[in-house]
Amino acid sequence: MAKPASIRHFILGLLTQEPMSGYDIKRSLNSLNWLIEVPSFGSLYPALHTLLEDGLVTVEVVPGQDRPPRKIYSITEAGRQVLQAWMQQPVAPNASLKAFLMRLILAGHLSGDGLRAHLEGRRAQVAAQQLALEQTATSMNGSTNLGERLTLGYGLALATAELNWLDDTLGQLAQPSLSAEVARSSSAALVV
Amino acid sequence: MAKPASIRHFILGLLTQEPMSGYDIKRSLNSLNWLIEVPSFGSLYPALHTLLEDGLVTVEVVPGQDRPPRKIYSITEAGRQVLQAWMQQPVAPNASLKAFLMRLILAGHLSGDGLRAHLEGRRAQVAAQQLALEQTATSMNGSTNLGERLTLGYGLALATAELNWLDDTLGQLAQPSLSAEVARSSSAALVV
DNA sequence: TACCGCATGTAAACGGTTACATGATTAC
DNA sequence: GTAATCATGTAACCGTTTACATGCGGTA
Repeated sequence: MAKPASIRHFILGLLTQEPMSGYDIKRSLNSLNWLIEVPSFGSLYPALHTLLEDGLVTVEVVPGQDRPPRKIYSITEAGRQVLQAWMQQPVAPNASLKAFLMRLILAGHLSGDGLRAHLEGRRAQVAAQQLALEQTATSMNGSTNLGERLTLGYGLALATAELNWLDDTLGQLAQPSLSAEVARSSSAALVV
Repeated sequence: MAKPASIRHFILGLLTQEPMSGYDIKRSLNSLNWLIEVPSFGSLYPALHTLLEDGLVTVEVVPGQDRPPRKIYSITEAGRQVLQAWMQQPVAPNASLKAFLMRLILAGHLSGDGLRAHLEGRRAQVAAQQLALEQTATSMNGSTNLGERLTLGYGLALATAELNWLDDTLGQLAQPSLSAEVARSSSAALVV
């Protein structure tokens, strides 16, 4: 099954919040399963195994009384370094939404500047796409078919909404209240 | 690999608009490459080969003068039937955004009722997700970490925007002007 | 000369899902 | 008694991307 790649970093990030079992990881993500496609156990467990092999996590088997025994994974120092390196490299210009969201979920592990950079990077990408959609929308001379027109409108509506959210959030980050929390959050977990 | 979005059906749908080569298909999709992940040639060409084997499309090799020869694919009657069956079955409740968008792009091949049903089905799914996000947002007692809060807000903003667009579009469909166009569009291509 | 756009194609690797197996405990 | 939740794991399969190969014509 080769080596799972991107999901491994994400798991690493989740483990910085607290040591967890594979089952826990899946459960903690379920509320966001519309945004992120929650990985199946068939990819989750093997990923944990390879992380363990690579020394990026450690296990502790906790024999639950009257429950099945659970394997609690904790991130190691080596794992923190790998995670840090991954978080610092910017998302590829044509990356999927998921790549953006994984880092957003782990936002607590970014410095204030890191979070701002992440949101601004996304902002640039969405703005570019919005522009591209607008251009194709104006350049199509009415004769284009219904489906394409609807889809273009859909894309524009979502891009605009996302830009609004990004601007809102970036604005809040400029205010002291949220900034303070960013500082607290990142110092509590992983200082970048 | 994500969820099987069945690129074959989508290609079939695009070919109803006009006969095209594999290269054309890719080019025609490029303007939407933010919404749909445009399939690579490595999946596009083999898909066309299997469609040809199954008799759902036909080829005509057009030797371009001073250009490389092009293979123009046309959908067959059998292909139309397969496409029709696919378009009529509703999208799975946990399907990806791509599954919704593929059918939206091919909206011209849906009857007026089919398009409305498609949008209403999506509406129900997004509304359900919005509700779920709101519930987790209210049930988290302030102590939840920054990343999760941001992601929740992001999801809610996008879900709300999508619901607005869906309601807008459904409202327009109720008006005669657009409805007439749906009728024209579907009769011109594939009567469902 | 070298590279880009056009145009088609193939093989290997990849990153995942599905389906299955196991087994204990609680709830209807 | 049987279904559901908890909990871990494996193997087969799947659709797709990546990287490569080919070749022609225009352009910097």
